[in-house]
Amino acid sequence: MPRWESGSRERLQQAALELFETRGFDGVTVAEIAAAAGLTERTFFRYFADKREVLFAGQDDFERQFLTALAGAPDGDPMTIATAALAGGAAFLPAERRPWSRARQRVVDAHPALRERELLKLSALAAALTRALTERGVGPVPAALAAESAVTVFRTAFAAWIADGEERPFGEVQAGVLAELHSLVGRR
Amino acid sequence: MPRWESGSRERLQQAALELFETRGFDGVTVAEIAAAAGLTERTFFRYFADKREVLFAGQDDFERQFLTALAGAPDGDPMTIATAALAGGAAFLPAERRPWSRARQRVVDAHPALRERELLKLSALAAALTRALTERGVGPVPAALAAESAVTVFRTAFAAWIADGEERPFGEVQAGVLAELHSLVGRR
DNA sequence: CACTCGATGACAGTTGCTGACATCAGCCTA
DNA sequence: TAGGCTGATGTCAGCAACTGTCATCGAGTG
Repeated sequence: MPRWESGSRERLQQAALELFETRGFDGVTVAEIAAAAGLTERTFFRYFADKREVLFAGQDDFERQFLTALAGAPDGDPMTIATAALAGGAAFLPAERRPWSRARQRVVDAHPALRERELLKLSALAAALTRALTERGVGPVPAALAAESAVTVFRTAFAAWIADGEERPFGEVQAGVLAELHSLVGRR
Repeated sequence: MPRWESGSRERLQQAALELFETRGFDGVTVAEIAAAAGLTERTFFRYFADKREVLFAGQDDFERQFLTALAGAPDGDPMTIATAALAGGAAFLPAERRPWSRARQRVVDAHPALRERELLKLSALAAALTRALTERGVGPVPAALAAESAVTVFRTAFAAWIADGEERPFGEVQAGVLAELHSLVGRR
């Protein structure tokens, strides 16, 4: 019999999301989240660097999906390689996850501090993609542009996928957004 | 004779930047910044919503420059309109400002909390451009893509303009980055 | 059985940030 | 010119986020 229930991290995450949904990010203290998970405030901070981070864990896996997809892409022009990474991200967003994503995003959108953190995570993803591209011999500016554009497509597609009434799977939405980007920027 | 020296806001900003440069963002307390400006901590928070914000004031003027440039652009495809906004931003970055921009960016890049705030500001800019485009009749997805792409060009150009050894004026750097984006994404 | 290890608790301390109220120079007005 | 108003600032108390440090204790290990 373990001295403590296992899965502390997951319990903290779930408790935090539920509390934030009902009372808002500012209306909940870390001590309350910890108590709801049967732990203390100090333990919360052993799992998460700060209060916001509890909503953004698992980002590493996410980033890795993009990177492995990119690594598996054949050589070609930078934008095509970056586009290949997008397919990896789609695996993270099956249809079952859409309701959860909607709920979570409502919480994030409701507080600038959480939007900040989300932007930082996406920026880190773009930086990782940029690095991977430069390591394949792409120049720094084209690498940055291709990576940022790919992340923009992902972000825009995610927003559309989350929107009320949208029913298509994520990959399909994302493909549509990507096509729009090409037709928009392709024009001279 | 005024009871207090005028320009409290500017004094706070300058004191903060100098202290952050030498001792790092975490190594300086708000009380110290205020004291260096001859004020109290409480007054600091009357000028700036939080400790980070002292480095990001004047963002409104910045955004307005982009928006007025966009408003003055003739109708056309969304990316061309968004591109016109970029010219407005360039006015904010004359050659004299480059050393200051370099110093400031070193401070911002050195701390994730400051990078977060910078990303939030750029995101707000993209949102404003998106709104302006939709108000001109552009659909939501194309508007978002064009606005985000324009901001990406600006951000990438800024990084290049700041880089060691770069001597060209901002507008020239930005034009080059924009051309690269077109050639990258334009390919099918 | 003693020993170590890892997850947790307990506790004190710093700092960011806020609300409430006081102060005081300069201006306006009667 | 007295008196009141205003706006910028100071003072103080307090909460909550976050950190360092040490204690606790169940579980595996030899």
